[in-house]
Amino acid sequence: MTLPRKTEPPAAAGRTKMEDIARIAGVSVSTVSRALAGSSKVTGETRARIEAAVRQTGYVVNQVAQGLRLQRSRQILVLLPTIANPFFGEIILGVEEAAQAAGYSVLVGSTEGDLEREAALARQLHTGGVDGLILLTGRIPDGLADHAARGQVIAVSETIPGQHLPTVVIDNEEAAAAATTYLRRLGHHNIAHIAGPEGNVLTAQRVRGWRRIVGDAAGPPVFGAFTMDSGAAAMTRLLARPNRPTAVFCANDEMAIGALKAAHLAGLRVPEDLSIFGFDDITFAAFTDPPLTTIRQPRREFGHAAIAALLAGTPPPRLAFTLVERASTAAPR
Amino acid sequence: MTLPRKTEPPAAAGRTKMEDIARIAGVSVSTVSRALAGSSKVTGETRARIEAAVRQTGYVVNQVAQGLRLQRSRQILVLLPTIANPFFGEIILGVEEAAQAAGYSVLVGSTEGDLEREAALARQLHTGGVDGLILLTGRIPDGLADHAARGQVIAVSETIPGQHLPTVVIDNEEAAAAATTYLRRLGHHNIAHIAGPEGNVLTAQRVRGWRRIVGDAAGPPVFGAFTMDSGAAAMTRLLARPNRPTAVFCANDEMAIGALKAAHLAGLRVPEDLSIFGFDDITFAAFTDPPLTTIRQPRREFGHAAIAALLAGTPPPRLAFTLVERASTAAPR
DNA sequence: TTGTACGCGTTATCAT
DNA sequence: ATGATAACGCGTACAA
Repeated sequence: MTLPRKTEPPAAAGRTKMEDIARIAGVSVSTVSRALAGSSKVTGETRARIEAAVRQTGYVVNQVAQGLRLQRSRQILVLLPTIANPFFGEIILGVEEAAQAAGYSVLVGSTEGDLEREAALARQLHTGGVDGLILLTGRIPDGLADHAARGQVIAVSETIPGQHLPTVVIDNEEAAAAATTYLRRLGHHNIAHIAGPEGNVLTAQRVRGWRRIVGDAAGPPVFGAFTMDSGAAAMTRLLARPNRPTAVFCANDEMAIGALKAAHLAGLRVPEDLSIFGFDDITFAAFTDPPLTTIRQPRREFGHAAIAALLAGTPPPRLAFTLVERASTAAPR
Repeated sequence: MTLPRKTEPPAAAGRTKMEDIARIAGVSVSTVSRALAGSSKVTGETRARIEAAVRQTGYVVNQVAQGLRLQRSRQILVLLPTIANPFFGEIILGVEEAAQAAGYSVLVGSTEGDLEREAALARQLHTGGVDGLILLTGRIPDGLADHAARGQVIAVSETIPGQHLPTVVIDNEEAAAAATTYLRRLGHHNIAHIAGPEGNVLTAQRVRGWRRIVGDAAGPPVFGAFTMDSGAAAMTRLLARPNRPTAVFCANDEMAIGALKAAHLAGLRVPEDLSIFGFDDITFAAFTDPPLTTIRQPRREFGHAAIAALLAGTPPPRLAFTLVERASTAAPR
């Protein structure tokens, strides 16, 4: 027979709690808590009884209650624009490696460009759900300025304009300049650029690097959306230009893959008739036909650096990119 | 001057809580709670004062405390083997669409084959961190049998052997048989199969479907690891066989892409000299050269069905696949 | 319609 | 070395 309860005890009855362990082991909850926390002031014999009870019941501490009491969750949330883009995958791998080593676990939230959803996920930081936020979105959700200051937020791969946010990036302008220079040295004089979406920070940086090498005589970049379809469409537009380019520098690999397809459909051979240069070095870049020459961003290291900076509160270093030579580029004929 | 406190108030002081709203609005916390919950028994005028205070302070309810009190978090956790594989991305998109519509948010955990990590994430279910679990891993973490029974766990894309778990899948054996039949009708008589890893459930199902059509006379399948590299290696081994196949059915698109590359390197033309058939229809499948003929799994619908079944507690329907004809297959010459 | 009191499961302080 | 107790922030039965 149970006593009447004032407050409704919501659903999920029966889950074994610390109190149960205490009863079984014949000690108080405080002792159980201490034993589980590894306090040295718990007798070996008492500890043994507690551990036996834990094993017997399969007890695990309630992270929600613990989080409420401790005001921290040991969880990091990674916010990304779309999980469908494989570029982010390897960054997250790096994040997870470093986080796990530091005793944190990682959750991923995909926002799909939905500001509402982005804000909702970011709110987890306010409400104690997560201890830190890693932004791969290139945008800072509403009402996070104060947390950013407290070092609970860090941006990766893309700088966020107008914010003083610690950021893990390569020098995108230099990387774009290096790519364009590579094509120039191959002997190309008409090097076009398929850029990201207009207004995007990365787009601007890569356009700047390209423009620095090709000069003002070159035509304007063609803007895309970082997708394969948009790359193909952009390539088609370039091929219709009066003075067709002999080389194209693309702002990411997916657009380069789209460009490759459009070039093939137009009957051009790559690299004989047209050189194509990518950016990122996603896994698929090595498997296109021909394999893609591209700029590699050290994505795993992005993840490591992000966690290191987040947990230590130190500003992250700027990381180095690599030019990966494959077969989609050659001297013009 | 603050009163002395018995218990250490851990870190994060200052975050505005419901009590603050109550003070500003001149009401009690219970009224605030009711107002925020949309209870009809709160006067319009009182509600207005509360809402003003909320806007003024930017208050949001503490989800951790709320979760502890309510014993639910309105969060779903998706467990996947590796986030680097784009196949899972679109499933998650579907999960997110359906979950958001139902007022749930979605978190993703990538296990990277680490059983430890898998169990740690799954524990969130025990400890109230999440209300439901979606398994894309083809494996059930330890100590979840009871929850599975309570309908808090569902498997997607891959059945989990030995468990009575609601599962969202296509009929993989039928799909493999359909693919092989398609090649057979094209006129191929020597159809090889590049399979997934040995011991995998999906592998077995797809091998069975293929075998049913080719009969016992065909050689054994070549096993791979669902990666592009392993697909290339498998193709190389097939090309070394005395009676070289004229068509290859691959257990996923990534291995097909690897096979395509190996075929090209060997100087074969696809589809003239060799037909290649994929599985999944990932985004890249339409952008290979030639574009890949493949089986499409309705991944977005996988996500929708998973959430529907999870929240309603009803068994999910088996979903339909589609054969997508592209240019990597043709009649043998 | 609003306020009071209690409990969700845990940890830290204090006393023994 | 161990136990009693308060508090983390919130929701609800009950009293007013």
